[in-house]
Amino acid sequence: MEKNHSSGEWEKMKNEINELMIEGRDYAHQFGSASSQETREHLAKKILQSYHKSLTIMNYSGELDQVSQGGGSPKSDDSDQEPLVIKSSKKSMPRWSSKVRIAPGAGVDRTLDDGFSWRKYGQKDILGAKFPRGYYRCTYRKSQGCEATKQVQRSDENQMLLEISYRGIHSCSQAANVGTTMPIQNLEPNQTQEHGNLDMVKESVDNYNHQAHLHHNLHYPLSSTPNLENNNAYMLQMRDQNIEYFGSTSFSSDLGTSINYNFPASGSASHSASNSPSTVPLESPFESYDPNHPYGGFGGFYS
DNA sequence: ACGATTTGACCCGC
DNA sequence: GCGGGTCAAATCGT
Repeated sequence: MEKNHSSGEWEKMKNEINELMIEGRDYAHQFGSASSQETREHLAKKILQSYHKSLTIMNYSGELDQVSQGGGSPKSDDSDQEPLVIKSSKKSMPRWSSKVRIAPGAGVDRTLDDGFSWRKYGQKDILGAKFPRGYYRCTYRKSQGCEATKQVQRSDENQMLLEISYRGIHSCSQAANVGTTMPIQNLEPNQTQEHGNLDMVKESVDNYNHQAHLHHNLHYPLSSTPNLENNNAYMLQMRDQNIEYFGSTSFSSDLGTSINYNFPASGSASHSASNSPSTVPLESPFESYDPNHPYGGFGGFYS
């Protein structure tokens, strides 16, 4: 039995992530007792930064699996190699989840979307769960081969709580837009829509190291990094007015490791990045709470 | 007419 | 065999 890629490398990542998360937690603590607006802002940045970095690493590791192992399916085929299909096995995809709460007062008809357009492709009753789980994938899966997917499930007890788990990395052009539209409009020339994630991941990691020291007073530290962070759903959610970021995000890799974090976050970001750049407030997968429409979102398929 | 959603069937890993 | 995830035909909405 061997793991996907050098476990030493993974160990390193794991440690790094761990540190980052602890760091984030500390900031979150401070955030709670921070009095001045400035301090809070600063701390918020820090917190996001920690998460961002962690995710970047997670994503990076996910890609690593795919590339170096040409599929990353740990077992079942040891001598069987699919021709150059980087058909990322789901297992090796980066994955994280977060809880989102629908603000009671806010109109439920507002859109909560994480900036991407999703298409629902399935719904399933989950054992022990009161509500069904919705399965979504990126609208551009077919056209652009974007593999990102997510699952949305309403919490048993608290109907105002949604648990969303994301998988895979957005490689669609939308990824470039989301990441930049929302935080701040300072695109860099390198943000072409053509970049594949494999490159982006690495670049991102590198960039991050530079930019971590460079962000000035951008609204969000993440703004400067390309594509990748679009997967940072947690922050995308924070920006929404109707949904409060609930303060719990967990990342997990395939290697049986998972890290959970809870913190008292009060997302207060404002801007407006929705899937449709201009008009139609496309319903979000999360909030259709009609008896008829458990979730909005997308549904779709693939040959 | 076309794209999105619904929903039962199918597939696959445990 | 069971449960979770995906497919794809039918249906719905625009």
